[in-house]
Amino acid sequence: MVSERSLEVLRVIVQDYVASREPVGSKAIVERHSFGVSAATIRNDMAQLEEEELISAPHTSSGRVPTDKGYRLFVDQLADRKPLSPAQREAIETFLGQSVGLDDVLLRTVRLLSQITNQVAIVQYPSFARAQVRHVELVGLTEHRLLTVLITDTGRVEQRVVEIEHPVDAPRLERLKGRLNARLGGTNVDASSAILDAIRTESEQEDELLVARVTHALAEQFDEYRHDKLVMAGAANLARTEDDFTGSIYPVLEALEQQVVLLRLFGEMAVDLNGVSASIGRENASFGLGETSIIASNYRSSAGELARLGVLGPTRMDYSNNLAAVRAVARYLSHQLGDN
Amino acid sequence: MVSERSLEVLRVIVQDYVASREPVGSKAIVERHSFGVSAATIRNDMAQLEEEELISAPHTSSGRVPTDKGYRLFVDQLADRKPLSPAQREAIETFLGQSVGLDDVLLRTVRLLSQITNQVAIVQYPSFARAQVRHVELVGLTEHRLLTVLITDTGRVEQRVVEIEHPVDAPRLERLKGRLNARLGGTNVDASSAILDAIRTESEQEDELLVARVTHALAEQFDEYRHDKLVMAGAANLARTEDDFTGSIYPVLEALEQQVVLLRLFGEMAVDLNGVSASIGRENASFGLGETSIIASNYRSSAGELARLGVLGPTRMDYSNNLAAVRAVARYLSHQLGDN
DNA sequence: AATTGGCACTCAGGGTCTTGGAGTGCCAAA
DNA sequence: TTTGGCACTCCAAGACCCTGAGTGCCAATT
Repeated sequence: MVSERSLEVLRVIVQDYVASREPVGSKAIVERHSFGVSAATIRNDMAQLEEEELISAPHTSSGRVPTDKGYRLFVDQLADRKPLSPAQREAIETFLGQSVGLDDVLLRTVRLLSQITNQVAIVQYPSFARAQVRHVELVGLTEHRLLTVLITDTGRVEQRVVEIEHPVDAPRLERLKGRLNARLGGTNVDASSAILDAIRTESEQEDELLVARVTHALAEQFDEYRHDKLVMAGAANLARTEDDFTGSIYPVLEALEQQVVLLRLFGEMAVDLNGVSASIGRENASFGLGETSIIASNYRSSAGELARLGVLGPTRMDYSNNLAAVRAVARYLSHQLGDN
Repeated sequence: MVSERSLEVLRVIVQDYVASREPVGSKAIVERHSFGVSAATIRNDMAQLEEEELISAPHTSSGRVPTDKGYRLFVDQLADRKPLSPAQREAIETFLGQSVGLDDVLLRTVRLLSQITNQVAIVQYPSFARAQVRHVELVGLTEHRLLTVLITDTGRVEQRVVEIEHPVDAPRLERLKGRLNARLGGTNVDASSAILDAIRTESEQEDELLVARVTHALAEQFDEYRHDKLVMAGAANLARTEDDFTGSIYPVLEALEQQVVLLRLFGEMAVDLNGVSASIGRENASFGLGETSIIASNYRSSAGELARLGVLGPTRMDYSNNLAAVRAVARYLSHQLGDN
């Protein structure tokens, strides 16, 4: 239905509009790009594109602007797979190279990603469905408080304070810890709840209360592990691109604070393995993010668990660059985590 | 120099301007407040206030707007110490009531504070200058990696991954852990560096490399403890009050991401013990926050260490409410942390 | 000495009008 | 299928005016 050249026209419209933030007209196209045809011909092509609702005119007789559908087609078929610049590659290396610990890696990653895309970057912590318990630690803080620390093979550490009625001496704590580790160590986080119940029922009389408290705390911690967690950076970039939003960026910033929204969004985006995918404009309307686009990819944590990372910005964004950046960072991160 | 009534006029100018975001004129004042004098009289008072640079006119012949100096005087002398609304009090109770662990308490606190002030809220983690080491834990992850976990009496837990050359068996790890805890347990975080050095030098031949790696990691962790840490919430509120900023909120959002700036700012604000203080408008210019005000207060962590929390927003903010909210939340938080 | 009504003056903001120019759609010719 | 030509549309920017809110000042009053 749309000719080959028309698609080429769509491509330059997207590119120029993203670059200049101004509707692009037929004359500007023939001037800036060598199509070898006249402006009138381009106009015919544009009429086709408009027919297909790939572009639209903000008002009668002004240049054209890509529609969400236009961006979608651009992303799916036209975006040239341009490699990252050497400077960007190097930034990834040096930035992520010397990180220590999971928190640190993810923090560096999200900052890096926001820097090379000039968008809001989001990195999801590895979900712990498949994570295995590495170690449980109990630490007495005061007579009536102790700390439970849970460590998984993904390198994540979670702690929680437990109030206890009666002081517990060190050997007893040590014994309990031994039991917990013997039963939980190496097991899947998913299966933990049943095991905790078993431990609770088989505890001796005198320990009963203590064990109940501790297992309760641990159960909550396991629950929390299932709750996904995010890190984010570059929210300031939204203010830079304020003009791309009708009204205010307030709802967007709010959605960002409600991490739940982002997690749902990440969850619902179809991402093929190792691929990068985009969710564009109105496709996100149900999340209150109808004027934004999200580029996301999977990465693989050390435990082999998949998690996601990506960038979010106004629909008018540099898809080529952002797709490349997200892909590269996701790969590098998987690599990095796999290595360790 | 300025009469009693003039100060009263300043007060209503601040109040009305904060409420309406419109320059307030002499006529509006006599209409909305019962001064019992004519508009002309108010004008005379306003001339006094302008003379003292407490208010200014955006342009010749329009209402007046408080200057930074005017806000300062308002905060220091005029802000009525209105108590929080019962709803707000209750929100504090129910919101902070059932928190578990330090991270959780601070997260809840910062969200609460941003909610009842409609500003950006910031809570500083207790600084660890005076924190004491409660426990050091070593956990083998793989043959070549182990995890060091550092726990202080403030309830904070930090972990780090250490790469090691040679596998270490459990008993050896246990012995090292024992030594570390014996020497470090109960000592001040400040003094840790020297102790770590001592441990390193007195280690046996075969342990040397391992000890070096572990103590190095711990030393870095102690260092990090000295780095202060923040949690933040309510950045979206800045977008709501966008109009109060000339140009964009971009620089403000950026400063917020550079937590260093906020820590310096917190550090330099003079806060009297248990008091609340404000830093207004241009007073923050050197931090790139010349159009914002910060209300801050100290709170006391469980270890007795002081840390800060506060809110940040446009210079045109509801100081009365925000001062009260920050004070109340700081008190409640100290109480809560002290109790546990 | 403080307060007040009166009055001339200023200026931002909103409305209307005009104009220029960029861009389109369509058509007939190549 | 492409192209030049042409009439048409409509936004954006400028010029202009006008209104109204608000001021500063002064002379009269308390």
